[in-house]
Amino acid sequence: MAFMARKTKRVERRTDALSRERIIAAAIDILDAGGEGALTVRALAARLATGSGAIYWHVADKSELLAAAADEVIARVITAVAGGTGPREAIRAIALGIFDAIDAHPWVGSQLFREPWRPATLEIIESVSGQLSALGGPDAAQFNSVTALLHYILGVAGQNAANARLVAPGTDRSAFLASVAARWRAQDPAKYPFVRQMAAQLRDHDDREQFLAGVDLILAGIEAVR
Amino acid sequence: MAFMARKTKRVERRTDALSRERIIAAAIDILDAGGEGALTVRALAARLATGSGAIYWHVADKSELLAAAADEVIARVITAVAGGTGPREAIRAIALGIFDAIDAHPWVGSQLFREPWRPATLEIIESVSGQLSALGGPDAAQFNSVTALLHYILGVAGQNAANARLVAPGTDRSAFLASVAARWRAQDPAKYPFVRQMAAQLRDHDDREQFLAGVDLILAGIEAVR
DNA sequence: ACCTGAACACCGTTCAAGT
DNA sequence: ACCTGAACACCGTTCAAGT
Repeated sequence: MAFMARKTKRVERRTDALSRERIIAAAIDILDAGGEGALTVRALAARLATGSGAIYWHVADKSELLAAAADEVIARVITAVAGGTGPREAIRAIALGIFDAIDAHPWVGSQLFREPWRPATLEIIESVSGQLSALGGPDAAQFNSVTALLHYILGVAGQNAANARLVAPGTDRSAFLASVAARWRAQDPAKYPFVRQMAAQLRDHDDREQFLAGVDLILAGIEAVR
Repeated sequence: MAFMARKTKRVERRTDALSRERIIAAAIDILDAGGEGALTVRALAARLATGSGAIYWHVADKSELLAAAADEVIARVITAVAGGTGPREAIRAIALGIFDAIDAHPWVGSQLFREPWRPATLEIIESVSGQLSALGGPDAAQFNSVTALLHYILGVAGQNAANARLVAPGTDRSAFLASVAARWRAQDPAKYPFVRQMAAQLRDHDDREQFLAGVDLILAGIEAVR
């Protein structure tokens, strides 16, 4: 018994040892719970029951840590959506997977813009372009198609990340959209007539469905141009 | 003569008085010259030959200042591209205007994500949706079209803003794209075959033209769905 | 090899004190 | 009304010192 307890404790000690993986996991927890502003090296060290300096033994700096955390989240998404359907459906599934991941981890949205050679970006490009190549067409058209889809997805991701910064963590999207709609409606009708008209649709829409409508729009364009 | 000199000096004094406009103009100068990281309240105060606290008499905080600076840049773009061509051409002109503005002021790209009720965002939405409504179609389809175009534009803007942060201010885009292409080509062929294939196109392409190709792709989709 | 935590060089923001 | 600038409460990062 005493022996087992000691052994268990030793194993726990080993588990408790600092590592790049544990640091990234703790960072993800903090980011999910409190948003981008909550992740400080001091907060991270406190949660890991260590000193701030210890973090830097395993991770170059804070920005690399954020990028690595985003890579981790996106890698899970891409692995999860590896389905055996047709290219159109696969692209929709990838896009939705990213959308949902950013809904759950809004801070990932802003990380997707950093360094276009990070795994997070490469995984998205690779999976989208793999599916698009199945649709056929000349190389130049495919390149345009991939980047159009990618930038649309990044645009929505970045917007959702920014929106999350404006509300308390955990607030649902539709409540926020209603408040944006109210502000749109309050604008000067002479200056922003179309924006005011769009306010009603913004309030009532499901932005997840609408995101997918945008993907479909681009896919329709890809097929029209091909 | 002496009287004139005194009068001139007094006028200069008046011009030198701190104001929201002068602060925003100075902020734009600093941001353009040194990027987002160069704008600190201390640097701004030094350039305006005043104390840090004085800034806060005219501007709520640094984030509002950044947003106001972006509003200013975007307002100029929208005013400048007010042409009398057809809706398709007008949308291309608006999109290109924004692209070029962000090329000249990369920091604007990240500001476009903040608060979807800021003038910068409203002006873009208003001008794009005004042109799209000329193309006709049901309201719901128009809403999808506007947001698809907007998010694509925001995606490119955000990416260019982030890229600018990676290089010394003033570096041209094509040199940076070549370095990204080199990194793509260096990836594991088993893991990222499509990314590696795309590297050559990334190196050789003109990203301004390609941005426009994406706009055309979405416009084609809008017409196909309509 | 890995961890500690005080120290450093910065931030944005506030506010009593001035004019 | 507007400006000053020291002070405050934070940051990320470093590094001598420990184990």
